[in-house]
Amino acid sequence: MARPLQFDRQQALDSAMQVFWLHGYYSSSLQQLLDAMQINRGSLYAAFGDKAGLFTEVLNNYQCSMQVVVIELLGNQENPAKGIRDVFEFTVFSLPKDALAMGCLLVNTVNELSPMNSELTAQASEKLMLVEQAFIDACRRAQTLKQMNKMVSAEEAGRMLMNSMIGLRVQCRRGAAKSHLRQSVSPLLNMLMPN
Amino acid sequence: MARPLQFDRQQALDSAMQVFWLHGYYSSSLQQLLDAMQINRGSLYAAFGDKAGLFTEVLNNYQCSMQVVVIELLGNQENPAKGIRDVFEFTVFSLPKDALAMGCLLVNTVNELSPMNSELTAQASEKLMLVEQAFIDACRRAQTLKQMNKMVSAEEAGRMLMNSMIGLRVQCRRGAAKSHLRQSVSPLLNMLMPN
DNA sequence: TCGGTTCTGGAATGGTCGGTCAATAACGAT
DNA sequence: ATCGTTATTGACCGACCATTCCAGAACCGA
Repeated sequence: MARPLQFDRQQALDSAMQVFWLHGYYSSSLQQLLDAMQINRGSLYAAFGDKAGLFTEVLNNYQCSMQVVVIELLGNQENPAKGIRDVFEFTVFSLPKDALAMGCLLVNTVNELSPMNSELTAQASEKLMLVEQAFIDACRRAQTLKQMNKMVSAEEAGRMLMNSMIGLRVQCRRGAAKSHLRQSVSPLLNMLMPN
Repeated sequence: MARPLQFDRQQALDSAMQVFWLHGYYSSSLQQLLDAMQINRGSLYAAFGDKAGLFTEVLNNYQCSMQVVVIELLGNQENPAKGIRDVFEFTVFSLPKDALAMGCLLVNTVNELSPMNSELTAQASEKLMLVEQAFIDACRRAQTLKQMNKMVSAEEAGRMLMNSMIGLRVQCRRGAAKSHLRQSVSPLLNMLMPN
């Protein structure tokens, strides 16, 4: 029995995510966020506490809307090798140029905030480690199904892939050519999973 | 015939580099920089123009003091395979923890500034590409000397290694365990250069 | 229709930002 | 010793920062 929220919370979070994703945490000003979210100062503080609180919710929102897809692809049970390849297609090669150039919000976050904001860094880092674990699990299943050779352990293979993914996302943000990105990772996939 | 500079320019640049390296470009305030450099506001502007000008000089200074070592290691003529391995040892595994956690100034810079400051990004990106080229050249020499197999082209191998290096530096900054870092890259080196 | 509660809009806060400026101090050349 | 040049110093600038606060509007249940 009170006045209901006048804006769509999900939509506002999506808008805020775009701003943070593009500019980073500290370089996103409240004014930019408010403009993008199309809400007023007071509403933001009432709904999200403060800038850090908003960012926390944005990180969770990112996890739901972006990262979950990656983890699901990696969860491919019948064909884990395809799942692994799909992840690289999905997060890098199939993206339009402007989306590519934003990189990965989590990677951007840990890189920007690590020495300054351990709280937010920890949140982003945690989510990244879920992906790493999903990579490792996928590699294990791929080896069981003989889709991946056993030159290296599943753990090593998974970490290598995760590390390459992080590198790719940074290079995306730098604006590297797609052909170069492909060269950076395709051979690795082919060595691990000949086909 | 005038009053000479009262501070050591090189020393001031080194101090500024530490600040930028740790906090990034935008999050390094003039005040922090001045405190670290132990000079006064006016002196900074007289000597370096403005914040961006200082940063440009810091990037060049980084290139001279850090990056040159990497490129030299990669230039190892008699034993390019060793050169490649040495680079990873030098930039990652042999570093003390606190130095590790700063990552790479160039990687940090392109990741922070790409969408906002094309001028400074271009400078950092250019320097990164020198390293990439050095990796590719080293791979080519390694293949010629049969130190590296030819499952993949020298260009692909070089880009893969560069990409892994970037990933490593981000993971360093995130505070990943050294054992995990090793797992992320050693197998790749061993696959390319069995021994 | 009214009361209670919550949301909204915008002004105002104190602090910090990058950058400027004029006065002063320190030097080298003559 | 003096003069011209340049470095240093610290106060100062307007703009913007994240945050707070409050008056008024909007809604709900009764």
